[in-house]
Amino acid sequence: MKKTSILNKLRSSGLRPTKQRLEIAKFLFNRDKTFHFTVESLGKHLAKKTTTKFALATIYNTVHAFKKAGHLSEVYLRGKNNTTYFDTNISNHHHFYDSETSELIDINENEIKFNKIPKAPNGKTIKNLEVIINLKN
Amino acid sequence: MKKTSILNKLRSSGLRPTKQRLEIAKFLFNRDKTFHFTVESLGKHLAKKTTTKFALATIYNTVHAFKKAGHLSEVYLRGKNNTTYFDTNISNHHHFYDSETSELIDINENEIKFNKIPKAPNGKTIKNLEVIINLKN
DNA sequence: TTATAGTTTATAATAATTCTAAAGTATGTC
DNA sequence: GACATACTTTAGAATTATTATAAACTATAA
Repeated sequence: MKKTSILNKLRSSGLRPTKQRLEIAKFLFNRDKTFHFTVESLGKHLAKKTTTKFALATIYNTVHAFKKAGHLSEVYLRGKNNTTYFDTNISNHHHFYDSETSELIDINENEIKFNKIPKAPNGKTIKNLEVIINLKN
Repeated sequence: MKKTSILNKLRSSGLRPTKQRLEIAKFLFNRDKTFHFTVESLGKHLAKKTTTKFALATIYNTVHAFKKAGHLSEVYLRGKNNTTYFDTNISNHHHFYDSETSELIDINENEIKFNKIPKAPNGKTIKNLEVIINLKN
């Protein structure tokens, strides 16, 4: 993804392209494979890869802004550590979770097919459906 | 579930039947339907229903002991609030999650059937598979 | 270039959870 | 039943993830 592309991505979501957001966006979106991270791990990576300074609050703000803008998805999963995972893959998909390594692996939506799904309770609708396959060795 | 049954349940898991554990066990397991709770909500319920005093740490300890002994399962889900849910239903099953009300609803294992499941990555095995169906209004 | 609204930052505040050390209690043994 | 011992509970401190705050900074549009 090119710089202009990232700029547009930010602008189109109403996010001003600040130095920090550009660095974070470059880091998150300039990659081929999807990327799973926690705010903490993202902070560490950024500290290593860039010379820009990032307050932790900025990373939280930016990640949440990206999530709100639909550029990141949150993985509803609670691992060993008590942190929230984010995912640069925003298409509908599922996950393997390896609790040994705290590692998430994407599963394409079409890798899982359902034969039977219950209908939502009274007055509710299904927003989405998330499968987590826990792994062991 | 009778008192002796709960006593046995504790003993068989190597847990000494203390006053606190008995109260907690009675509260959790003397019911027909499965029960979903957080440590906080459990603490509040206990405070209302009993005259016994419970330190928060005791509730954490006891709930984790029950989980370890296989009498409770943990629902790996992160709601609005940042808390962990536990479930008195320890059979394999799935959940609806209503983020409006932070409410969990059990789905029997046989309510969901799969046509296709990916195979686990190199050297890993599938431990279990958890479906969360998020609801909206 | 300037005013404004949006951002970053350091720090404080909150909230869930775990740790700790002391006081209390269940249990097997005599 | 009384004792010693190992396991528990407790209150409060400590830790950790996250959010709030208020002041300094910056992108942007006129």
